[in-house]
Parts: sequence; structure tokens; C-alpha cells
Amino acid sequence: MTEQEHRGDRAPAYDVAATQDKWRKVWDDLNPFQAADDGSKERRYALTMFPYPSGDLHMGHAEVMALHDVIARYWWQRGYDVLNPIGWDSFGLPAENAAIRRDEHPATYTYANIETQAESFRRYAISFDWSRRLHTSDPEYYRWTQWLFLRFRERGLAYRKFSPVNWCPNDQTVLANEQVVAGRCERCGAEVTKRELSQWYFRVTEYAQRLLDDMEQLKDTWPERVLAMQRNWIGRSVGAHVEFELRLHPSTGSGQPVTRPLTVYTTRPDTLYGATFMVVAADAPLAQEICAAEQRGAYEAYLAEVRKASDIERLSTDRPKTGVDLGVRAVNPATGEEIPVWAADYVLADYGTGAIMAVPAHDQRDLDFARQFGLPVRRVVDTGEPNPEETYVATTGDGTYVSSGDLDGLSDKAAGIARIVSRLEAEGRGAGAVNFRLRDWLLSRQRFWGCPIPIVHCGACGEVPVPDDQLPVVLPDLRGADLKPKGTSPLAAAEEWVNVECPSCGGPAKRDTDTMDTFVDSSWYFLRYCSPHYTEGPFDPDAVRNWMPAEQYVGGVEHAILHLLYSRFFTKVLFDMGMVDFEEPFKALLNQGQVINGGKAMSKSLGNGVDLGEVIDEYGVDAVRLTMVFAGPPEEDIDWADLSPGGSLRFLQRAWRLSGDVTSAAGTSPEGGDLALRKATHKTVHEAEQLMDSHRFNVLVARVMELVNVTRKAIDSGCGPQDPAVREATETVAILLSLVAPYTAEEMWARLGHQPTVALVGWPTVDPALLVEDSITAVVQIQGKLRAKLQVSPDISAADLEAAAMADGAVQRSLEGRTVRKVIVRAPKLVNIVAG
RNA sequence: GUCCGGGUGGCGGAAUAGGUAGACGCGCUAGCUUGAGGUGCUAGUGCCCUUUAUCGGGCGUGGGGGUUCAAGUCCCCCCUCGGACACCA
Repeated sequence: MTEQEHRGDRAPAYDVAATQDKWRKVWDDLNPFQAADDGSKERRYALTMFPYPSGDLHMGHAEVMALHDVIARYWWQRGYDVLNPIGWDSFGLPAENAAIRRDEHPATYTYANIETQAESFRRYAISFDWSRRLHTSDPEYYRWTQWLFLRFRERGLAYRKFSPVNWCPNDQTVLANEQVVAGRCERCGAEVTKRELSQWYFRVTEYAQRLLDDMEQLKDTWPERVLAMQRNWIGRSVGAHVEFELRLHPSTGSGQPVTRPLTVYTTRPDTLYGATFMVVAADAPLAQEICAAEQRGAYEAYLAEVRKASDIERLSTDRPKTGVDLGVRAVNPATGEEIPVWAADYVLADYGTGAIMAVPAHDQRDLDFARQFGLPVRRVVDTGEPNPEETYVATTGDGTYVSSGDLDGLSDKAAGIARIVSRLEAEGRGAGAVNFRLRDWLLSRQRFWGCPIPIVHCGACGEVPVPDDQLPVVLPDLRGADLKPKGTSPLAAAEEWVNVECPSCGGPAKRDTDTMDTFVDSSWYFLRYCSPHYTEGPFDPDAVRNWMPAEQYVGGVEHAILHLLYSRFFTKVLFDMGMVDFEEPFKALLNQGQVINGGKAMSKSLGNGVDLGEVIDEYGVDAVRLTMVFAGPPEEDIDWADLSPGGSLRFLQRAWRLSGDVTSAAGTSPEGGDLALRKATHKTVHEAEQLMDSHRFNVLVARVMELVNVTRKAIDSGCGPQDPAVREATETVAILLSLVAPYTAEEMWARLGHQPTVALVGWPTVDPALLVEDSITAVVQIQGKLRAKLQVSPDISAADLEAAAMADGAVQRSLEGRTVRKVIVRAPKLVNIVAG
């Protein structure tokens, strides 16, 4: 049958499902994507955020994995030894909650989900190295999580303290600061309350400055918004400590006032003369200590009220200020005045010193407070704006100092701050200081499904670490026990497990029954991937030296401050321990956008969810992957309602059809083939390299589509299917498509007479001679407006180009009756004529 | 409020160093193929004006200014949408 006769018949097409089944088996046998790890080729580590095993894969996974795999597969084609591992973040609350709801054991539920997801990943044809698969809930993994915890503890970086913590009343567990979003539990949305508990922390604050400084290394390769979010979260602020003298009321007996110092942190020491009162965080121990006897009743009542309020209520900025006078006075070190000291909840106990000097004229919060309670307001900086003493609008800008002693006359903030700080330092009443918003990382969880904390509590010896040779402390099975959250760890119920001999004195002791936050597990998994079966330590230092830092990390922006900050912290600690020789784990970061539907995030309540499995059944894996990649720039959100998986499948069938039309034999040299088609092919490959480097995968797909279009034309109405350039073009299409649509590419490759697998045949070599154009389009503008196009040689001289432009008919018509004032020539592309 | 991103046809989106705006695709229109039905092929498709088609002209990248021979791209002001943080002294 000829092409003509084909018309009208159903166009030939491959069977999507059958093709997937066929190649899936071949690839399983070939195991093509295992890292050689023998130094024979340059190594590259392609990392994607490992999944959490709740249910099957969803559209979000489909997107991030499609993007990630384009990069990994490109590296394979470029000849790198690629490490592309997969594992599961398999401890954690959601799986535990889901398991409890289904009345299943969390392990059963979790490992069943992992199998489902693993099977889906295989069908989705992600080029993972399956030999390195890990699960953080396996004892052979969490043994080393515990080991690392103990090393951190030895360095004073893991410690226990009793303090108020965020408490999720629904999940019945504490939460890290980072897991509280707008006063609600990040996981379940319940309003977070406070509890006082003894909990484990990592001293991440000790690394605040380095976490900030090292972002310099990431500034060109991480998204700016992630760096900005981390910067905000760390929240470095520069100011000063200023010491006030507190005059406590005469205690019983003595008539002498008792004094003690009270230090505050401020970013505006230059406004010290305007400090007309002080505020201590109501829930700080300090307030408790200094409160005068006659105010105690009022204070206790206020404190009780503050404790009741949730973070949600505290959050609203426009809520009226509340507080209570503590009945003590402080001396302003600048003016010598006695000023009142109040307690209020707008001052935070765990930031700075938990106390502030209030300068109502130049801080809106202090001004609101002063107004509420009739406290004095004194302007000490004249900014030229209306006086805050009258307007109740605080002025915060630069201005001229007034009523400020020797600061008077200065007119900028920096100078004022410098002068007052040096004076305070000289007098021993203060010093420049830096503060961070970052808090230590609370890592204990009162839940079952997590990594046990390897500590034993002994009445005689106190906290005793479990010796390394007794690790892992294996999570007790507790099958059949009630795992429902009840505010204390379910592990406490496992009596045989809890009661142990003290490793130190041999006496009776109890295990710590809390488990670790899952973010501990995920803070080092990328290191474990380098040597997942290593038994001498968390990772083989040589393997890590070979692969890390990861060249490219792909994952969601939802981890911008949690996982990514914690992983950076872990890496720095390991660097200090001499275990790794780099301080940043991820060289480059790509945050893919979200998959939404109809303008909104997919959700059960909206009923706008799209089932990935169903979409794959209908259009096939390749069409779904292609749709994700082609939808737009990888970091932008993509709206499923705007996309056309059917169009993607049609394109893939078009591309595949080329491979059936090629009539030259496999191995035919492209030399002497149709020159125009050869040039198009080589130009496409050349451009594809640049597009890959800049992550413009959607444009890369467009270029492949163009190549398919010109090849189609060449076959039907050009050089014909026997021309070797057609084979070259079609093979190039197959190789380029192997990054995005591996099944279609493999099927094309086979039809072209080759053995599998196209994924590893190597990137096509670009012949620079074929990138040279023999004629290009020059444009002629008059007053910047397009008037003519000329076909010219790429190396035409400026003079010749100008002459050709002037000779053009359309140009002459436009210029009729006008004088040429100026001609700009940018040979060979453009001539712009200015005429009047 | 602060900090980050964005605003380009009916839609998703292209556009190295300022130099043909709208690549590629979706959708749509017309025709061909066909036993009438998710296919394939051909042509068209930013808006407006003009003309018997032709030829032609004008306007166009959220709005307003500016720099330049030339601005989606650079500078200033504003509007607007999205996200993050939010009493951090």
C-alpha cells in the first residue's frame, strides 16, 4: 500500500498498553540504570525528594518524577555514571493515623503502600537504581539515625529541656516550630496549644550564622524564594543589649530597695531616651520572679488568661494589646528616670531576653500598648512626620534626634546607633548584639511510628546513651495494642521493652519512650543512598566523597524551610565531625510547581482530584510524562484543565510513525543525505543541550515536535523515506524522546532496527559544519517598523546589506518623498532607516 | 504590613547580549480522506481598518512616564494576581 492509499484508513498507531508491558519486561532484565560506581565515568548524583508512603502515587508525583527523570536520563545519554536512587520516608504520623483508622498496624499499612508505589514507579519508567532502595523505618536504616543522634548528643547538639512546647491536641504530640503554620498543625490543621514538657532538641541555633552565610554558595543554583524563606526563618537581626536597673519593692523587713539588672534586646538603641516603660513576656520566668507582691494576684490572673489563648488568637495583629503592671520600676540608663515595668503577651519569652524597652513614639506595638494603658509617649526622633504623641502613629524612619542628650543634632539612624552603643559599652551597660528568630529543633514525638530515641533513664545515673553495639533500639511490635494517641507515647505500654538494665550501672532503668520527628530520618537519607548496605557506619565516607554533594535536587517548595534547612544543618554537623568534606549537601535545587485542576489545588472536598492511574490507563505513561514536561516551565504551577494528554499521545504516535517509514538500513551513514534535514537535525540537538542546561524542558519538547514536522515533510514531499538524513533525523527524535517518553522511544528504536536500550545509546554528536546557515533573513526597518525582509548571506558586509536594503522596492516606496537621516546596520540581521 | 514571584492571542506557553512579538501545542474554522463518529492530511487562525480578492495600512506584551535608531526585554511610578512570613522588639 502506498502513502496515498493509506489516506482514509485509520492511521497506524502502536498499542500503548502492550508496548508498556513489552518494554517493562525487557528493562527489568537489562537493569539499565544501576550506577557503575567504579570510577570509569564521571559521577553525577540526581536526587529527588523521596516519597512518603501514603496511598498510591498521585499527579504531583507524576510531575516531579517526570521532570527529575528528564535530567537523570539526559545525564545517562551524556555519558555520566548516574546515581538516581529511590527510597521511602516511611516513618511518620500520617501513615500512623491512617493505619489506626483502618485498625491496621502501621508497619503493615506502610509497607503495603511502599510496594504499591514501587510498582507504580516502575510502570512510570523512572530511571531509578533499584538496588539502592531504602526505607527509613527499616532497623538497618534507623540504627544509624540513632547512632547520629548519639554523636550529636556527645557534641552537645542534642539535649533535653523542660519548656513550653507547641502541642497538637488532635495528633496528641508536640510539634517543631517549623511544623506550626499560622498557629495550626501543619499536618492536621488543628489549633496548636502550649504545654510544658521535657523534650529533646537539636541545637540548630548554634548553626544559625553558618546556615545564613553558606547560602552565598547557593545563590545562583537555588530558587531565590527558597533562599529568601530560609533567610526570613533564620531571621538575623542586629541591635544591642541594654542593661536597665530594676528597683524591686522593698521585701519584708529591710527598707532598702532590692535592685537587679534587667537586660533587653533592641534594634533601636538610639531611641533609648524615648523608652518610657518596659515590658516583660508574661509567660517568662522573669515576670514571675520580679512581680511585686501587691500585683501578684492581677499578674497570676493575667497569666492564666494568656495561657488559655491559642496561637491563632495571639496571631491577629489588630487584636487589642493586653497586659498588667508588675508593680516594679526600672531606671532608664540614659535619662535616669524611673519607668514602670509591665507584663504582656506581645513580648515573646523565647526571643531576645524575653523583655523589651518600650519606645512608643517609634514602635507601633509599643505605642498601641501605651495608648491602651495611658503610658507616656516621648518623641526622640523628629522625622518630619506628624508627632506620634498626638497621632498615635509611630515614626520609624531616620530623622533628627531631639531630647536625646548628646545624640541631639545627629540625623541618621546608623550614626545614632553607633554613638549610643559605644557609650553603653564604655559604661558597661550594654553592647552590640545579634539575635536570630530561629529556635532549636524540637525532635521528640509522643507517637509510636517513629525512630526510638536511644536513651535510657536511670534513677542513679540519669540520662544514659544506649551503647553503639546495642543499636538499633528496635521499635517494639505492639501488635494488637492500642496505638491511639493519648498524649504520652504508646511505647510506654510496652513494659518488657521499656524496663531495661541501666547500661552504666546495671540497675533498673527505663527507655526513653518518645520517638523522633521524621524530619530527623530525612535529614541524612541522601547520604545513605551512596552506600545503602554499609554496616560500619551511617555511610561509607569514600562513597559519599565520590557522589556528594548532589548535583541536582528536585522536589517541592513545601520543604523550603523544614527538610532543606534540617538537611543543611545535618551536613554542617557532619562536616564538623570530619565525616564529610563539604558543607552544603545540594548543589542545585529545582522546585517544580504544583499540579492544580481548574485553578485550584486538587482536593477531596472540592472533588476536583484527577486519578493518576486512570489517566495513565487512558493515555499511557509516555503521554502523561510528556504532558507534564511540555505544560510549561518546570517551576510554574500547571493546571490539568488546560492540558491535553490526548494531544501528547497524538504527537507520540506521529513521531513513532516516522520510524515505520524509514526505509534505509540500520547503520546507514547520514553523509550525503538531504542537507536541509541534516541541518535541522543537528541544530535541534545543539539547541537541546542549551535547553537542558537551563531547564527549559517545555521548549525542548517543542523543538522535537518541529523536528518531527520537518522529517514528516521530508518523507512525504521532500527527499523521501530512503534518504539517510531521514534515518538520522528519526533516530535523533528517538534519542531525544528517550528523556521524556521512554516507551515510545524504545519502540521507535526497535523499529529502526536497533537493540535496546535507546536510553543508553549516547547523546548525538553535533557536526559544527551543519550548524552554519547558508542564508539568513535580514529585516529592514524604517523608524523601527518592519518594512522588508531580505535573504542574505550570513557574512554579508554592512555596506552590501545597506545597499540591498535601499534597493528593495517596498523600502523605496516607503521612503518616497522623505530624506534618509540615519541608517543603522547590524549585519547580517538588521537595517534600521531613520527618515524624516 | 514585610519579603519573594507573576501579568504576552480564545487557552498553555515561545522570544541568546535591547533588533522579525506570538515558536510549539491546545482549541477553533474550512476542505480532503472515510461506510457517520476521539484517526490522518491540506489550508487558515493576535486585534482593527481598507480593497472586488490582491497590494496595503494602523494598533498591539497590565497602566503611565522615561532612555534608545530600536523596548515584552533596561530605568522610574502605579495597578493587579499568586505565594511565603507575620506582635521577633
